[in-house]
Amino acid sequence: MPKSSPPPPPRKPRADARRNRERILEVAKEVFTRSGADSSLDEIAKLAGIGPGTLYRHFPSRESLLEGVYCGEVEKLAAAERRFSDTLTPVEALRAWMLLFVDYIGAKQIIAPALNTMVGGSKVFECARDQVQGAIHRLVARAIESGDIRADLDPFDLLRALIGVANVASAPNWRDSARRLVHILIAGSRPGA
Amino acid sequence: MPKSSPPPPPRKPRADARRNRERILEVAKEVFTRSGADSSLDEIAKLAGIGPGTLYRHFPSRESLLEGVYCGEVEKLAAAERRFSDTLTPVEALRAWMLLFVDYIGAKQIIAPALNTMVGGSKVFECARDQVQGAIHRLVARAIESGDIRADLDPFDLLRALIGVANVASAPNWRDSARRLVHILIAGSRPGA
Amino acid sequence: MPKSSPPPPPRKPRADARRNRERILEVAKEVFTRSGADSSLDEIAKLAGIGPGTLYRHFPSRESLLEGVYCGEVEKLAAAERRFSDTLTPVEALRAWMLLFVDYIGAKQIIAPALNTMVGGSKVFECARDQVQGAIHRLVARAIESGDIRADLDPFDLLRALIGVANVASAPNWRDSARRLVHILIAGSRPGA
Amino acid sequence: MPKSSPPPPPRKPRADARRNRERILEVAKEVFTRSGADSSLDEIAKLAGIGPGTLYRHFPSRESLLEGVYCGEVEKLAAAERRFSDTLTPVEALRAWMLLFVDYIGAKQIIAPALNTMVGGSKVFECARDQVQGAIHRLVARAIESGDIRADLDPFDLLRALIGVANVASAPNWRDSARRLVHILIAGSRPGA
DNA sequence: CATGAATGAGCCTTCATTCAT
DNA sequence: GATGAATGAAGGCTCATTCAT
Repeated sequence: MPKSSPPPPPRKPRADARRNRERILEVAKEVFTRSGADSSLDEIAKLAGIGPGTLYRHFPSRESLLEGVYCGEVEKLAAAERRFSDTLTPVEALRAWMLLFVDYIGAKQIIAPALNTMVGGSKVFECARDQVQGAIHRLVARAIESGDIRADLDPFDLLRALIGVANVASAPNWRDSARRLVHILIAGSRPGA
Repeated sequence: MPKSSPPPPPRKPRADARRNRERILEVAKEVFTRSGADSSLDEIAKLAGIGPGTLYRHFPSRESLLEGVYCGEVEKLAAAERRFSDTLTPVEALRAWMLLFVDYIGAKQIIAPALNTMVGGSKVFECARDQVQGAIHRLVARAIESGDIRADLDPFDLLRALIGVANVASAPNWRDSARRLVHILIAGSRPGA
Repeated sequence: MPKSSPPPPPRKPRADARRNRERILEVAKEVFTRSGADSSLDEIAKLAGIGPGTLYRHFPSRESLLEGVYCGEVEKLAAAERRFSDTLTPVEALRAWMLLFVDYIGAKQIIAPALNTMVGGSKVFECARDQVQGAIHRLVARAIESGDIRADLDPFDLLRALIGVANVASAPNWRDSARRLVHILIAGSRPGA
Repeated sequence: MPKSSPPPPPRKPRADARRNRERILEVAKEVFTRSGADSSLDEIAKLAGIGPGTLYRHFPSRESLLEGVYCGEVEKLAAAERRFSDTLTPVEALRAWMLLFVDYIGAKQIIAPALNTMVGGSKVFECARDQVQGAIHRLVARAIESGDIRADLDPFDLLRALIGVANVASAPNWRDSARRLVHILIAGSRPGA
């Protein structure tokens, strides 16, 4: 088949760049999960099949890479918030989301620095922080409106407690402990309590 | 009993060794608090005015130094447990101890690895872990006996939540949040909740 | 086939890398000879005008550097074997090669670990070992065929003796001693002896 | 109980010192054999149950310790020389001593630096060097007188070859190789050869 | 004399970062 | 844009040596 029109300038490098970015994030999540937030960036680059310079171009700092990795991860938590809010009573939506948070964070072994900044004012992890903070904020607000939760409850208090569990997710029976904690927290947040 | 004999000449090298050890712990706590558990051991040695070999002689590994630093710190928590148990009702003793924990940990900025092992089975920080675990265990047991706390409450659940707060003690208003969390946790742990 | 296209521009960094490698080997041979196989790698890097990381990139272990240094050296011995085999009677070829070995090793001050592995089964210095072992093996085989050397002579026996001399090449009159030894070894290896 | 007579100055330290010296030599030989001539002196001191300062007093340098260790070892070689000279023909005494040397050195794994200085002019290992050099010197002299060995044979040549074998005593079949080498060397040293 | 705590130079190695190609 | 060689500061750690007791 003859091509009559001049070929468009190849967009390939752009595609390569995007593909590289994805691959970096993929590998970085794996390595961070396995070896902690202090993992060697060179190792990540090597596993991603790129040179250190390329990694550097995409993520000029370790923190920007951490942010890149975990920002996408928490999107699912944000989505779940909307879903639960649509289908459950306010307090049960809150409970379901907290249980999901525990499961999700624990399973993904999201690392401590990323977690801690979720309740901090740090500029890094801005995206992850905003999503998580927004979700619990809305869930709590709704539960307060419905009268199931004390009006003076600060959503961050719950978040901090959740993060505490996540930080020790490696302990043997952390998951059951975490689930019990969610119920305790909600029970302790009811108006009468 | 009066001592007639002249006091033995003070053994200086032994004194030096002890002084060095104290100085190391002092400096190490400060540096760990400022720069985290990955701080340079050489820097600690330099600040303590000793060579790296001397640091190494006293604490052959980073973990042994961490343990040395924080083991003594938690002794005061253990002591407080006994005091509170003697003077307060069970549930108030528990509450008081949890509040103290929050204050103490937050003020001292005890670092995450030391905290996390408090609920883990790790061999390091054995001393700190045992003291803290023992304290909350006894406090909860008493409160359960008195009927103020649900019989199926696992003390570790509370500990995990407390640690979560401690891990983010750098956030601006963490202290108030932490105190509120203590009340929530206790309220959620009452039999009726 | 003529190439009409212009030659590709020379890739400079590759040239730098090669130059560095050569310079490292050069310096390393000198330092190893002067200060033994335990010389400081940092010193070698410094003398080569590179950082320690660069040395590490080229030779990730001390042994790989030793191998790099001495592998090239013994190539000349292998070449001499071929030359002597073509121009001399078998036994004189063997004698000539042994004398050259003595001269060469002694002059180059090839260090003990490199020498010793020539008769060992070690994986390091594989290249040097194979070349030297192959050479003496072939020379002895030819001399046996010609009837000038006892059929049951193990070439390694000669090699070990040669190495013994090389190991003490720093002694004042080692060279004459070594040459006499070669004649003794050959005389002792004749069929009648 | 009052002491009327002045207590005699305790001679104990002198005995302790001698005992320490023996213990050091014992341990040092073991460690040098196991871990080479670069073994940690501190380790030797620790295994000997003494402080590093005490080791330092007895042997102010690594070389003096090596000398102390191996000087005693070669005494048995010197004794064997006298025995063989009394009971064997000159050439067989020489052969027997060379075979013993090979066995002894190999079994004891006397380390390279100690060996090499046996034929060097070094001041260290003076004692070991003198004993070994004296022994082979006398054995060769007798064999020359008896007409079994060429008059122009330099005993050091034989020694160098023997040392070569010893230096590779770790190779799998070094012992047989070494024994064959002894026979070759003697055969090559006969007048007719 | 023995002790062993202290010293501190120096070793090997890692790694974020730069930059020539 | 991608590459990966080079860099060099810094880290942990070892160890011969000194010296107060």
